[in-house]
Amino acid sequence: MSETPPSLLGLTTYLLSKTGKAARSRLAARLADRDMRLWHMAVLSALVDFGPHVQRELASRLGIDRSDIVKIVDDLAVAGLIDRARDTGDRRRVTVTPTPAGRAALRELQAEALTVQETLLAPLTGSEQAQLAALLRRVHAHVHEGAEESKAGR
Amino acid sequence: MSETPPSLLGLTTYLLSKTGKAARSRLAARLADRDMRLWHMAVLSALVDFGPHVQRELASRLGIDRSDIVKIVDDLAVAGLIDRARDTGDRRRVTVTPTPAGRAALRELQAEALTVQETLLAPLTGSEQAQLAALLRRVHAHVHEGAEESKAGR
DNA sequence: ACCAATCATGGGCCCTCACCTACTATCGGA
DNA sequence: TCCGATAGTAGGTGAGGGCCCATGATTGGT
Repeated sequence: MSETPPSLLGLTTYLLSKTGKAARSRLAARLADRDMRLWHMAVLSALVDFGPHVQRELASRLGIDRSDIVKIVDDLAVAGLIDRARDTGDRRRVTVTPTPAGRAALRELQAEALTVQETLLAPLTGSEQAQLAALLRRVHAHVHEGAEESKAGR
Repeated sequence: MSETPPSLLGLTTYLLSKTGKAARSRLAARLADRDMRLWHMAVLSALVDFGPHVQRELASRLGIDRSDIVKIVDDLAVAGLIDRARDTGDRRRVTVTPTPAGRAALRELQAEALTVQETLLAPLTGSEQAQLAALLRRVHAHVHEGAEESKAGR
């Protein structure tokens, strides 16, 4: 009944934007059930993947402002998912470490994300999903690299 | 230096969200140079692809609220890209028609979009870009279909 | 001992977007 | 003729996100 204009469907830019938005909102809705947002998951992921971070490192790694990370870290701390500790060497810094509860929570969040992924990519076969993921990874690496350069330019 | 957590890169949901956002913002930046937004382009596309619409039809086709389409159509009208005319049969309705200038403008916008697309998908070969587009089209059709159903449920 | 730089933190601002409501004009049927 | 439904229009609201600045504590170098 209400078909999307073919002019738009011919633009990969449009498709990326639209499907990306759908992915984002669906995942966000799932996380909201646990009183979380996408950034919370991203921070947890960074901590589990790369180990403890000083907040400044978290900010630069995730490409977020250092003033915004405070609240995110604070939320995770009150939820008991991370530990904050003043750095013994440099007492200005705060080292953030994931707790066992935090690691467990991340595993659950990842499971949620996979569920969303399955429903979202349902029309694709397994190998097609892998193909899509591989292509997107390369595109992501490219745009991420560009973001790095512009950030270094400041 | 600031690598993205592998946990996130493994989630297609995340990749879609991130690359989609990049696509969206880059295209939006281009359109902003012409004082346009994504919705303006979408409305123009619908009108050129499917011919004149009543505003209500535009809203339902594009999945946007009928109260929000007013300003978009208004902007396009003052720019001379579309014509608004009271329906002679039903004077409540307003029929929106693209002008020649509107068609020309859309062609330019599409060229802009292709430029963005090229820089965004630069790391992929031509056939890979086509592959990606095909996969995304199928995913988009799927999520769009789901949106239709939930809308019908109201 | 002093000074500039760094870090965490709190606060505020502004933009976008989606949604919701109220009002008016108009239509169609009972 | 009256009444409910529909279309366009204006306006408000609240969540979310990004960005920037001021402050206070602390550091390292001079």
